Amino acid sequence: MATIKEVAKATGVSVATISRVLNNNGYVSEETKNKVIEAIKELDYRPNEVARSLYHKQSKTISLILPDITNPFFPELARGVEDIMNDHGYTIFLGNSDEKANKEERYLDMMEQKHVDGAILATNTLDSNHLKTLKKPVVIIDRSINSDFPTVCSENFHSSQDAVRHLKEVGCKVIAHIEGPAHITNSVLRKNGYIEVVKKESWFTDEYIVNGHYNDKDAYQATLTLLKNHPEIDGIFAGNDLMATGVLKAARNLGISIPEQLAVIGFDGIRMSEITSPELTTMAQPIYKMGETAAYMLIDLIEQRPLRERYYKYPVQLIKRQSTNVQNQSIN
Amino acid sequence: MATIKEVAKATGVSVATISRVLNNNGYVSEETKNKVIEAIKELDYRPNEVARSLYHKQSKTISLILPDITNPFFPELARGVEDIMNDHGYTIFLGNSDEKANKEERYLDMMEQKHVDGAILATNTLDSNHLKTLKKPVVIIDRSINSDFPTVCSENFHSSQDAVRHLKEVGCKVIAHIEGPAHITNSVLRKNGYIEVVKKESWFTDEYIVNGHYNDKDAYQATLTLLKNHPEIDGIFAGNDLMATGVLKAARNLGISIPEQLAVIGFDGIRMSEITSPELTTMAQPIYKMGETAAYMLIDLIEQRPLRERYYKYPVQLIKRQSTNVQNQSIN
DNA sequence: TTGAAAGCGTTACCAA
DNA sequence: TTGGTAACGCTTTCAA
Repeated sequence: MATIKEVAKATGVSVATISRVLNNNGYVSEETKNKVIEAIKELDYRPNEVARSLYHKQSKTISLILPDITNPFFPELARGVEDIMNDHGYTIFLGNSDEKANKEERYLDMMEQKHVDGAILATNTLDSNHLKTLKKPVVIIDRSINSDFPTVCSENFHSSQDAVRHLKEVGCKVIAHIEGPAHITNSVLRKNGYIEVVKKESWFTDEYIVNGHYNDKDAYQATLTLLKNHPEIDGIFAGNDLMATGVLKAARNLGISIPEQLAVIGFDGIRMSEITSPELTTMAQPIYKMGETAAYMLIDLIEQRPLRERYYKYPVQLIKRQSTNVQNQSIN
Repeated sequence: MATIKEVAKATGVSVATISRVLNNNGYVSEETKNKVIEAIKELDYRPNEVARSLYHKQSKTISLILPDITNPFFPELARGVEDIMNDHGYTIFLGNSDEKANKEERYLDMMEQKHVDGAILATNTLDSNHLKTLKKPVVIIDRSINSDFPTVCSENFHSSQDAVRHLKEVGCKVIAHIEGPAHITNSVLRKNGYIEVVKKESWFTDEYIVNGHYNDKDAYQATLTLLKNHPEIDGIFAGNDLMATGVLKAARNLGISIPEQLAVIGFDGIRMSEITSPELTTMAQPIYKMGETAAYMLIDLIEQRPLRERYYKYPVQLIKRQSTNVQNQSIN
């Protein structure tokens, strides 16, 4: 790859001049400008971004740290981030943290060393003090650690109440909850939303809450046990769609028909919720849009523009599908 | 962030010495070494990777260019790549090409400018000449453009024959195929595998091949029309699992029971195939492993070690599940 | 065993 | 309107 020096030599001008036409600043005559452009084409010269980064101490690069790209929630989010970042000339480093603090720290270290301009984190195992030592802007997505950081999330607590109420509306009498990990804030909020609605019911006991760790396999096992012990359950609110698919599978294996004997609602609105059978009713977050918003915020932060909002909490939409489409549903 | 100069000043030695202890080469006395290490800790110094890259002309960074991370095949692949790369100290740039040549080219340009050490591409819209002008190593994954490039893929042609034969074994008499895009090599190979097995059948006409463009929605529509026009079809081989879910949905909406009236087999072995209802029989590629292998190859290439193999073609495994589990199945 | 200095490819300041 | 040059933070060669 040609360097600026070679272009200078080819044109017979100094590197300073080349730099000027490259960056379109400073005076340079039409004539030499044309010569330079010519030479650049001729040599297929493109500036070395590494050298530029060294000088400017910024790299047009951001980090996106997710728990696990393999979890179907995250690709949609990542795509939202990537599309916007790409439009604005940024490239993105991808890292999977597996919710492990040491992996997150490694990525954060890396990002400092590689002079990444900022980061979008979907994580909350890191303590916010460590994060504050970073001098680069950070946007938290999907989870909220701390109101000190710009954040994009959605309404978990109230939406979960809506989910449970929907189950009631379609006639469910005894509603269970498959909860996610206790260390993830949105998981706790969803559980609390559930509890808020059912806590005064005479039937309620916390045996109706079991842990599915936000994945389908654990949710499947947990549901199997739950339904065997509690045949009276006729509605389940799963903390995310992935776990809801586990619920669907468990019910099927137990010969329980959905939605007739058991109505099921998930949370997230991942695409997969459309392809299950029966199709899954879910509380849909605007996943792609959340990615986009986080990207826009981070760009504003990096480019030192004031933020319109520091905290986005998106509404969540109930999407009614077959898994709660009970025949004798109360009018609604 | 502290620089090497500040460490030098704090220790009272020259930057050259600091560099020596950092890289563990050249002579340096135990005593000064300890002092330096002390100071590094004190100042929380970590070398600036950008400066290092500028000198070494390599960056411990690779690009991973995929059609679309949102397609459930790719996250598993990406995860395989990322895990290995991460273990070896590389960070990865992620890019979605949407199968568009101009997007791919942009990423490739970017990678040259940012001095990326190499790339893993899941793409074939790029002509190989452009790729050859890159002086950085490239590994092709999932698709094979050209035998000039190191490649990781799986056995598409013969496995597709196996898929169709499986359908025959479970008693299907008239088998259709939902094909993928004509410009994707593995899609064509899968179709050809199907044709190879059925071309001599008296019933065969190419009306039994319809295009689902490797996505569920198009496959859904295509299957709807197909089954309406051809009620005699009792087996479908879908070119990938995503399209197979579309087939499942179409059959369900037409009141066709699976597998009794229609047996369905997919291709890929993505996780989603386990959660459909009925569960999907599929030809499973070792997706994660393919990602790992591509990563290992690229690292060898970058670090100038000879490649054990330049071309990996992994076997594909038939996973029998409910969607082809016909009762009166011939013994097998 | 250590230090000085050139060089990696840019940019931007100051002079001309 | 242009050029020379220091600087960005590091590595490595050469000399001491």
